Amino acid sequence: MVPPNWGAVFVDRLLAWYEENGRHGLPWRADDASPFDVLIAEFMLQQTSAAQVLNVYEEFVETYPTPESILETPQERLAEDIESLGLKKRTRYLYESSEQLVEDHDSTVPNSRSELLELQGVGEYTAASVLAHGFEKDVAAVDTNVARILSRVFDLDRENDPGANENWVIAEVLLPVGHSSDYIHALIDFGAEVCTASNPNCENCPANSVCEFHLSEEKFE
DNA sequence: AAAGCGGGGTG
DNA sequence: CACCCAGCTTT
Repeated sequence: MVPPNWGAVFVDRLLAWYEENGRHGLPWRADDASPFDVLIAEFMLQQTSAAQVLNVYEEFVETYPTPESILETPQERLAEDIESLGLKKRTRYLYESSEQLVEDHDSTVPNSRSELLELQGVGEYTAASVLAHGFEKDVAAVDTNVARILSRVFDLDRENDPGANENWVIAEVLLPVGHSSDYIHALIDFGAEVCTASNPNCENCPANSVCEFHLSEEKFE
C-alpha cells in the first residue's frame, strides 16, 4: 500500500532529476515551436526513438511550416523525407490531417481534445501532448514510458498499459499545475534513461525510496 | 482484445 | 538474430 504522500515526493524527485539530467536541447521542445511543429514532432515520435527523429525533424519543419506546405507537396516526396523513420502510413496521416486542418480549422491546430482526436493519426497520447506542449494546457499524457513508470512506482494492476484509465487518473492527480509540459517531458526522459523497460537503473534512481517496484525487488535480494 | 506496421539501434 | 522505440488504426 502506497502512503498518501508518496505521489508528491515522487514528483519532486522526478522534476529535480529532470532539471539536471533532462534532454532539454531537443528542437521540438524549443519555446518557439508552433503547435503545428509540435504536432509534426508527435507524429514523428510515434513508436520511433528521439534519436531517429533528430535526423529529420529540423529540416522537415523548416521546409513544411504549415499544413498548406504539406498539401502542396507530392506524398511521394514527403515519404522520402521521413523514410528513415519507418511506419510508411505516417506519410498518409501527415497529409490527411493537414487536409483536415485546412478544411475544418482554418489552417490552425485545434486546441481541444475532441477536435484533435478527429485528426487522422492522432490518438489520446498525441492529443494530450499537443495540448500540453503546444497550448500550455494542464493535461497529462500517458505513453508506454509513463505507463511503465507509474505501474512500477504505484504497483498498478494493469501493468504498462497506456490505455488503462488508472494511469491517466494518477498522472492527472500528480500533475504540477502550470508545468504540464516539463512534467510530461520529465516522465518520458526518466523512462528513457532511468526507469527503462529492461534493466532499470533502480540503484541510482532518485525515486527508489518511494517506489513499490524497487522496494518489492529488495525483499527478494 | 489483438494484430500489423517499419527502419534503425541495441543486447 | 530478436527485440524495442514519445502509438494508432483496423479487424
